[in-house]
Amino acid sequence: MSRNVRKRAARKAPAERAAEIAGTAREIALDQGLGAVTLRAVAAGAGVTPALVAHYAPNMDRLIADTFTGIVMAELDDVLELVSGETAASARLARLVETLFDEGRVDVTVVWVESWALGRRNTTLAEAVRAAMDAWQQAVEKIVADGVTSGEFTTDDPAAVAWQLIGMIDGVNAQALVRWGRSAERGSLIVHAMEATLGLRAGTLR
Amino acid sequence: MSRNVRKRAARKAPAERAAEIAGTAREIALDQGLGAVTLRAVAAGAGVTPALVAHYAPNMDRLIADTFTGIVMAELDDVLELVSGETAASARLARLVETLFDEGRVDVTVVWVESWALGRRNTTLAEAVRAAMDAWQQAVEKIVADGVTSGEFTTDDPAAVAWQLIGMIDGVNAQALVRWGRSAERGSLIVHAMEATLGLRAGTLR
DNA sequence: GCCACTATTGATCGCACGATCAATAGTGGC
DNA sequence: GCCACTATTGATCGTGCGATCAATAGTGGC
Repeated sequence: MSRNVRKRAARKAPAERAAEIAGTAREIALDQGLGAVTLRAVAAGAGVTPALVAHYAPNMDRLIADTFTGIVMAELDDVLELVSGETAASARLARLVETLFDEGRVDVTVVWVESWALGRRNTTLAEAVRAAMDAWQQAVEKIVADGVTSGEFTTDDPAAVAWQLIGMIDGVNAQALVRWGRSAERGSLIVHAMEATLGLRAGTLR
Repeated sequence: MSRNVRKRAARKAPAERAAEIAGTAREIALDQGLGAVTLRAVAAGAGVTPALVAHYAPNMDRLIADTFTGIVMAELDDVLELVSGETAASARLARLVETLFDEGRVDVTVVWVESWALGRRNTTLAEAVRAAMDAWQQAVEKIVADGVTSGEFTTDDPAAVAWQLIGMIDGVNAQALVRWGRSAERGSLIVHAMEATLGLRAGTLR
């Protein structure tokens, strides 16, 4: 119980310390939200002085934006990895949706929602948010376009459909943040809506 | 140009002053977001000292929550009023969706999004958000249920469908906050998804 | 016309934030 | 083993926040 107050942080290589700080910022963002990523909070989490955090991050807006990007893009990678197991576009999309509606994803949803709000005053973050949204949209658009090519899906505007799918998923997830419960219908209903959007027979997407 | 510094606020009846403060808070929320509704900002906007705002509001969490509720419930009333002109459930739903996708609604969308984020640290607001969401859901559920009764819609869970519709609309609107443009497809695509959810032929909802 | 009542204020507290900078203390290379 | 280099710190500034409270100044009722 004697280690409440840390004496002095061990000297580390800059790269290592930087990674450590980024990691701490990430943890805080995931379990307390992006808004909790503060100079002092990150410092405390990393067992270091606020000054040191400031030394490694050009400014907090940047650190927050980078933390956001790190979390959200890592998730995109994960999902794409998971999805890559399937060959058919409809199967890939089904896996993607299934994953995005998984329970344990609340933390990332919070990050998204907060990014939309914070982005209105943190332009650095706003830019990162736009970039991340574009990346997600492109990934989904690719699946949709592949499905169109293979004859699985029917639409004349894969880009717009991708935006729509993402919006629907985010919206329903965000809603679940505040008013949770009803996760059962949540999944099946939205899948049905998506099938319609893609010109599919009911049940095709799982 | 001489009125930069206000000498002293005219003495007013408590009810009038309270209304004035609430109105100022509302204006600030609508054009700078809920997060900008601050003791000092409201005071400045109302031409009054922070202490006076504090005198009328029990605390800021309450004022913010009340401001949120005021904005969001007023919008619900407006929309219901507008929709009441139609008799058929499908026509009412069509009007509702059309209205919610209108351009000038960005400000209210910002309030919603910010409420989801702020609600995680302001429990008073969180409660207000849940209440408002329930109110909206019930309103939509009523339309859906009416449609089912009249044979216009087909679903065995109007409540879940209502949640879904609201989620989709909010999601797509929130997305438009950051990544705007493509408002054209936005409307028609989501309407198509909704038609599918309600077992309607394409085009029924406008 | 006066005065009790009360709307309004000024001053001030404590807190958390981002940021800066000179001083300090480890350590790798010689 | 020493020392130059630099990772780390402590102290501190300025800002904005919510909140409190005694003092002040309008005004409605008599």
